[in-house]
Amino acid sequence: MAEPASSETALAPLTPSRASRTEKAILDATRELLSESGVRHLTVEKVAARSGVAKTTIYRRWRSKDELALAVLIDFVQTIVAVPRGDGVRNELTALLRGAVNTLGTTAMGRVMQGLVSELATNDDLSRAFHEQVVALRVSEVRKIVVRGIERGELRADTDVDLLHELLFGPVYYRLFLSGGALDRKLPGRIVDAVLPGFRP
Amino acid sequence: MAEPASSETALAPLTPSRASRTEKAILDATRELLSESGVRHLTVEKVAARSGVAKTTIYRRWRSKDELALAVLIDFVQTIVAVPRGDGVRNELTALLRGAVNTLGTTAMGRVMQGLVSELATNDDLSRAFHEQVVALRVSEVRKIVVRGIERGELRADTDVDLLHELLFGPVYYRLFLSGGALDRKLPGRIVDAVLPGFRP
DNA sequence: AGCGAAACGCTACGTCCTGTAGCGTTCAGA
DNA sequence: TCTGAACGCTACAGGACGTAGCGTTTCGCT
Repeated sequence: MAEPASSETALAPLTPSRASRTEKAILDATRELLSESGVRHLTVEKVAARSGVAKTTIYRRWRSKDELALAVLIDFVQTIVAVPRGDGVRNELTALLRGAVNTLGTTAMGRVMQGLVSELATNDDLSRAFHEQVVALRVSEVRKIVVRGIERGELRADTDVDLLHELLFGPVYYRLFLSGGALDRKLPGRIVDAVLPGFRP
Repeated sequence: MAEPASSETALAPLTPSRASRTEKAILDATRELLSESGVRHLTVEKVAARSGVAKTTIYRRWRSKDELALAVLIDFVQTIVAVPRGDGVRNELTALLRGAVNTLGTTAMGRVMQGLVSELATNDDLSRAFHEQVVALRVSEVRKIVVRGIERGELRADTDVDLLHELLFGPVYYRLFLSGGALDRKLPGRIVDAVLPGFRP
């Protein structure tokens, strides 16, 4: 290898800088606390204690507790790169939904989301970020699948993408937040099988 | 008028006692504040100020802020007495869903719910109360409709009531909490029309 | 009408958390 | 080795929680 001309080698620096190590420690601790007890009981002092970082260091990076929570969400959703393949609308939608269900069910993402939902109502920045980086992304994925489905004659030409998207993802969050059911492996297929007939020609 | 033999005349006392007036004032103020800025920014001192009641009076009735929020939810859901009639599964389910959509969309209930969702994850009492007094109630309503639908041959005999219930109500909450769409009048019918074909014989 | 009990108002308090200021210390790069 | 950026630490004012004590109002009963 040649000598590194710059230490800023794109996405993955070989030796994480102190700054990035600090940031990771803070975000990790925040994510843990957020999934354990929600925003209500999240305190910057607990984050500082668990991450082994001074409270002032946290406030040097984020101006308030809200911004810190927003950072955690953004840091999280960047890992949801759901890219489904294509052999029929049924399997494509199921794969897309399975990605979300897996992330929400097997990682801390589910509890973090639940911990932040209440904040979405009053925090415009958080709300906008969630809509742009999660909702819009999912809608566009559904749209791609729907377009291919219409071309293949599997779906009606007037299929409402937004509604279909809500019918697919809504039950997942409803179960996660409210009804108390488990996000089992069969759920995505069952939702798709129940919803799809309403959109066939 | 005759002399009132007892002031405790069942459900609606003619002259509300001081205790019930106080309780009403506190719950009203809490509900308002909860719908304005969510649990995060709810403070007992604000509730006291708005309701014109001393802070200590609030703590004499509820042991903590959480219990107060729980009381608001319970007080609210008791007004959701959704009793649909019968002339076809489509109309019955639409009526049931319309009741929920109307309450969530036109009253403060929607914002109160969103303000409490995060708390459901960590507060067992609140979670149990919501499940028993809202979810279970809705499931049983759906079940009644499904049973009649199966008898009339409109639905398959193996219809999954729990899943159907989640498919109907999930999109409503998803729209309310996450996707940011409006709870318009057409929504219930559109959800039912999209979901129902998957359960027909 | 009058009396005892319950409910309420008010003040004061200890505790915890927020967000900021000042200053000394450590680390990374040249 | 030296300089600046990032960090740790202490202290602080402000706000909110939840409690204690005590005086006042209202309710219920006789």
